[in-house]
Amino acid sequence: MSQIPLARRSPVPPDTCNLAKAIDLIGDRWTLLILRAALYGVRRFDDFQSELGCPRTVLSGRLKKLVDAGLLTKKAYKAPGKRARPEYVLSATGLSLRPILIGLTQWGDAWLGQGEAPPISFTKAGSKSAIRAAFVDVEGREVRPDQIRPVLRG
Amino acid sequence: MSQIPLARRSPVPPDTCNLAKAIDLIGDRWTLLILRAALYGVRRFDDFQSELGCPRTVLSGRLKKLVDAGLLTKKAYKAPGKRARPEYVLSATGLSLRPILIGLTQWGDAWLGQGEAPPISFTKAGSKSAIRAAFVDVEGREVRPDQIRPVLRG
DNA sequence: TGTATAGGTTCGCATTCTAAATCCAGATCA
DNA sequence: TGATCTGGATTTAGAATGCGAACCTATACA
Repeated sequence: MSQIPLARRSPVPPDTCNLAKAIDLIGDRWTLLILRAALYGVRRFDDFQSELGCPRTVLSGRLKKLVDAGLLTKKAYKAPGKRARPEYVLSATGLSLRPILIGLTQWGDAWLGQGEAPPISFTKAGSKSAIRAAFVDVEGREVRPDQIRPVLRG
Repeated sequence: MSQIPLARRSPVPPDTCNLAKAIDLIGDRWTLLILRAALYGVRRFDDFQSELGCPRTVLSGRLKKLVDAGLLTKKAYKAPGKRARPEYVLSATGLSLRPILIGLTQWGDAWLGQGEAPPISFTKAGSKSAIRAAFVDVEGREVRPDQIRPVLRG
């Protein structure tokens, strides 16, 4: 069990760390649940609302924040015979959160699932065996967690 | 750009999904910042407090929650000439969040960093080239994002 | 003309967060 | 023996954010 050595401070203070910025942006319950739904293809206000069960005011505010931050793109769609409505689609920025949310799903399956089989898992197209979130080097080969070393800039 | 098809609902409702459980547990600003600090080796109440600048009441509550959930282990330490104090050390459960937080750090570097070089990066021990969060198959080979397929149980 | 529908906003109340002061137990020191 | 210090945590009161329900708006259709 690779014990992390005692430190009085993080090597990078929270206010210059991009992790802290990311946490400020998406580190709350409703925002994360919105992104989860978006990654499964939910795009419309009322669909988000009925899936999450969150107050419409909160949903409206969070969607606006995500659009402003560039994670979601607001575009109009028009069902025939209906008026045009906005639709919230993940941008490249938002899509690239997928490994993180899948990783967190699998972490939840492993540690919070109470021994139940996970309700959803992920495979490589055309294969039946599961995939998992991990670290890879430039050549795409896995790097084990105990092989990871932080490097400070400068 | 692999556009995700429209869905009215997620395939797994949030209340049976372990991602939602994970979000309930660690999906808030202070908890995530605590875990970040813990992964860098911070262990003591006042060290967390001075690093995060969060209200002591919040810190106290969050630490308790994380201990109850088994992400942190509370053990005593004793500096010579001082009385014994509790220390909050990551358990295996907590440690296994590392790939997720590093992944989120790199996501922030890529999309929120405003063109600056990231203040911290990660390499494989004994190597100089950077590693990144990704998906791998059972043999540890990278699976590209567009090759990922969700599979429902049952 | 009226009604239905999707996407919001407005409103009043409840919960949670925040900051500062306080408490507490045990070493150390006079 | 008592006074003091110190790290860990609780109390309290005000601010921010959350919540749910009702309401508003623009188009399509009957």
